[in-house]
Amino acid sequence: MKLTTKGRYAVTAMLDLSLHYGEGPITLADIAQRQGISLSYLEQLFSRLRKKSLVASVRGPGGGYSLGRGADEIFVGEVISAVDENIDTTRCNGAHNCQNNERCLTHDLWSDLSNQIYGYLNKISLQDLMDRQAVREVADRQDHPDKEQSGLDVSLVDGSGDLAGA
Amino acid sequence: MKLTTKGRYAVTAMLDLSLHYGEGPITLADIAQRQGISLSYLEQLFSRLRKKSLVASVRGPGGGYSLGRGADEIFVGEVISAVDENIDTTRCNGAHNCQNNERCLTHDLWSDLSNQIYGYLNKISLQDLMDRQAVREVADRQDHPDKEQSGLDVSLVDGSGDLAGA
DNA sequence: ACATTCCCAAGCAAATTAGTCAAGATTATC
DNA sequence: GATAATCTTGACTAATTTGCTTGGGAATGT
Repeated sequence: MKLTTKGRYAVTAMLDLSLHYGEGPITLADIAQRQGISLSYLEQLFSRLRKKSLVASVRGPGGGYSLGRGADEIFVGEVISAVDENIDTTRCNGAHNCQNNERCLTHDLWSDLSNQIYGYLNKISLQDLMDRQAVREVADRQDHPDKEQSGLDVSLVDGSGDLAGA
Repeated sequence: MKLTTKGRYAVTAMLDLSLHYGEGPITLADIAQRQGISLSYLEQLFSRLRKKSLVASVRGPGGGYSLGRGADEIFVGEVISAVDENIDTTRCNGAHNCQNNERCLTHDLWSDLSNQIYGYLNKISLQDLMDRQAVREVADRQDHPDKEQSGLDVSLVDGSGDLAGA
């Protein structure tokens, strides 16, 4: 499993898409400008997102991308999985022959750990992210670049999303 | 945050060290052979582990490495942090100027997410890993390469370590 | 027709990973 | 004290990944 800027870009773009839901298809050019991501890089990421049906596309003028499902049905883990193609880069690669044709010491540990973390990430939907105050503030600034913003700095993580559980 | 083979190697090596606790200092050459990791690569990893006091070293013949603390006081998250130096590779880098000198849309999301996952990994100690059945089986095979092993394939993750909590 | 948009593939610089190689420093043992 | 085992350090390298550019298409609303 990987958790790098690549996945971050993808989630950021998907969140941008969610925030502008209802405005018709959103062009990648818009997202690129708002989020400061290279247009061509976005195209590559969205190519993968589309293959996983996380986004739907409309070609031609007035076209663009929209969410493939409701924002409450798309989860952060899915988005990351979609763009990070090799989920598991063990030498084992699913088989149990990592070391001398036998299972290595931490084989199952890592695959299970990966699954656990994805399980966590798959509980956070784009809707959850949108509901957070700080996200809305930033989104508002991005939509209205002229206005001055308040200096509020609210954490995005509250108790309900705690990884450790209740 | 990153979760790659680099951290996996480090945890595997630390686990090997734990499993052979009580046999005096363990040489990197032993670990390299048992776990199938390049000796020189291990040296680099252990250089970092030593700087974080996760291992202690003894030079000279009969020397080697031992755990810096008890196996129940060393946590997987620490080991990964020690070898993956740049914990947070946001463009922001802790500051809130990721985009146009302002905070980007998912700034806090990712740093918080990172913290949550580390929080989880920091609950799993090397002792916890050693207590698992499958680990002991593999360790036994590694120590006695001649014997035939049972074909048991027990998952390493049980309910008590569930990421989602109770 | 034409501009706008998605789509796709090749290539590329920088960074990272995984590893090698070579030289030292320390110390137990003979 | 010589020697061998072992840690310690630094430079170097190949393969891979990341983030990005370039250059072309294909579809489609106006």
